Amino acid sequence: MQGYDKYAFEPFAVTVDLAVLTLRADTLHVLLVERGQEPYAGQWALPGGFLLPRESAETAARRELAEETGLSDVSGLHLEQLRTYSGPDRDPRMRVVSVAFTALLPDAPEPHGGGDAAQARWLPYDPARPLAFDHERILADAHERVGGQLEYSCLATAFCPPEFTLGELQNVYETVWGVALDRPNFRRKVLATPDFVEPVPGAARLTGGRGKPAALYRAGTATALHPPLLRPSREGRPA
Amino acid sequence: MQGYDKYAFEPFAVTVDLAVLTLRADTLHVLLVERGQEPYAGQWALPGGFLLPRESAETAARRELAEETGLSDVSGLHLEQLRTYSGPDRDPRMRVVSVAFTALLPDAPEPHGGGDAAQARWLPYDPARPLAFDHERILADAHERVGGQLEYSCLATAFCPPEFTLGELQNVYETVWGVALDRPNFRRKVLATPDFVEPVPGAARLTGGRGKPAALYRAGTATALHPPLLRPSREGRPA
DNA sequence: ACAAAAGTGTTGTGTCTACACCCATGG
DNA sequence: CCATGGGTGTAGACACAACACTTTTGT
Repeated sequence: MQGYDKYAFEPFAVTVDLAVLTLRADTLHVLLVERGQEPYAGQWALPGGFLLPRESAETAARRELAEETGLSDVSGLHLEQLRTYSGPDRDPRMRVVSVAFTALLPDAPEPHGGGDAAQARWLPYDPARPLAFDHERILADAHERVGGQLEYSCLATAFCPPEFTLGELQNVYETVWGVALDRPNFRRKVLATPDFVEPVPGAARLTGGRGKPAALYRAGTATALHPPLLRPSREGRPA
Repeated sequence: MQGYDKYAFEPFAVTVDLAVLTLRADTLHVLLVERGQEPYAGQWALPGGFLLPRESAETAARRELAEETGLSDVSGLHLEQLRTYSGPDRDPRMRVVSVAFTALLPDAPEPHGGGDAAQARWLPYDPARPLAFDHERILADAHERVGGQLEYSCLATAFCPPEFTLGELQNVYETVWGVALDRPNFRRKVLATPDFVEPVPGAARLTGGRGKPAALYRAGTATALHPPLLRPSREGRPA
């Protein structure tokens, strides 16, 4: 590390890109913006933007998240650094190094679509949807990471509203992993983990209109899941 | 993302920092360099350096690793992106965003100490050792990450030479986690995981001078560990 | 003979899976 | 009364921790 001359090299730009995931109608959705200008004008892309001169990547990501979703209180939301993408040809205009983040949201207010994007929308997660730049790759990495995190962290509650039923929590796992889980076993597993969830006394809610009203729970104080809740059939278990 | 004017903002510098870990004499060691100039002159720091104009962070990390360790064949080594550190005051000279990597080495040749560093050395891992910049934090994050990876990946073999005994492999876990493991159970666990290790037919080696010669194994083709090998006593299991 | 390290066996405890079954509500 | 979703119980399979025991080497 020498580099006293700030302008010795071609300058690097540093941006953040956000993979914002939510659940709408039991389907995984992603926040995407339609690009207003070249390159990739008219294409869908992950929201993001440049770091301001005295911002950390985390701060920039939270600011962008607030701007793009129009949420007032973005302070409590789960935001996590995914990884950094630094291929020299990511952006045809100049050298851009991008720090990617994943954000998990419970409810899904329609985004404002402000800023330099033509529009911002929630679209169903589809690994085959073409995106601008290397955003397909980033989104796939985010999905894989979130799926893995569900196994050994209490992250699933970040997809749920403040009070939720165990069925809704199970839906998070089933939707993200794309598998069906056994309800009795899931229930026991969650309740057996200390401080994963805590019951809301007396409260209940009708979920699908029909059926028995379900008890409500709040996210507990636990952050890690020991032992983990492994997703089945990753070819690990032979008959 | 607008930013057509490359020089609109104060320029960012992008660097890589490496947390290079190895095992020497059953102790975790880190590759550190002594800084030759201000700031932090004379202090220990993680090796690293600037991205060249057309280098990805991964390429730069591998290049720096080769330069600092003096290893000829650095292509097969385990190198993994840790996370990116972007606090606005990380470096007093200018705005530096650093992509940190962890590298795991089996044997430990003495480093060359070339480049702009006063010297490069293997030093025992010590979370309390003061380091330049925010490198203490980076190193702690790397240790935590590697410890976690051992649980559900086959990463441990990256610390071992091409042929190793199960005792040596167990030493990796015990050294990184700082706990003792039951040898019979560890052995069964490893051998029960398909393709974690494969035996070298007929080969054996004396480990500590005394004792029965141990059979030799090679790293297998597996990359994930299902089910995981959880480290004990993380306050998860009561009595 | 003894110490040290590798390797095998066994047994109890716990956890997970897979189901069968009951409860409450809307149509 | 039936469909739908919430919630409880239970038996077999499996995995794991703990520890006793045997084997092979060096001193």
